[in-house]
Amino acid sequence: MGSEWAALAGDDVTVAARSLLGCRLTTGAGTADAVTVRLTEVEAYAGPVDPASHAYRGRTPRNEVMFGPPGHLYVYFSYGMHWCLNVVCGPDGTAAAVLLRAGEVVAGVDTARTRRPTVRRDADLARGPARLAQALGLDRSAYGTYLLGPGTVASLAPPARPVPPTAIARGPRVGVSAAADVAWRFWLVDDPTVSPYRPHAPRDRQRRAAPQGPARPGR
DNA sequence: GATAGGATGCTCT
DNA sequence: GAGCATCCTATCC
Repeated sequence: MGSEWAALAGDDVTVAARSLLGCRLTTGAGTADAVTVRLTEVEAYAGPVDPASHAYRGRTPRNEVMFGPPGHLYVYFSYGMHWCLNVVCGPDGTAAAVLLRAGEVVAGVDTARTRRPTVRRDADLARGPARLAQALGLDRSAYGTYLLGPGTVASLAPPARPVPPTAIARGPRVGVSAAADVAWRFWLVDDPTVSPYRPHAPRDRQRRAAPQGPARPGR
């Protein structure tokens, strides 16, 4: 790992999150379907000390890569239909990760558009964690990919120019039910590709468990 | 423009 | 079996 990635291996996952803003993530390098995204929005998750982290309850088959060395890709399946991307951070043995929430497609726009045919504006191609994964064409097969070196599946490159601290805003994380008051979401101010903030809204499960009335047909 | 609600299946308890 | 680190569409201003 080069010295430019030292922040990813440090103890402070919020420093790692900030250092990822402006980085360029490329998938399919060298192929006709290469797509490059400039990261504009991320969230930090601190592992065992963070109730909102997937690693809070310890090591499982799903989050195993989070406990390894930094710079690897943690991919998980969410809400029955979406893939989300994280960069593993912190020293080996520390289960910290940064969720990649949004980015700007800077190369391979045509490929990204074929993967996301319903979007209207280019700024929406990778606006939101599941959209970002879809625009990049990543799913479970990319789990554990090492990002900090050359690679065809996915690779990360530092910002073309350093991102000044004044260009970074922070606020509460999106959609998490635990530790929602922790301001560990970071984004580039005034960037049109940053996803809209939505506080966590618990779903009403009672409609699915209603004891009375005729049985619902399958959905 | 804002907002409400449905879709969908993996993961862990 | 409950709970999601979400997105899309319809509907109403």
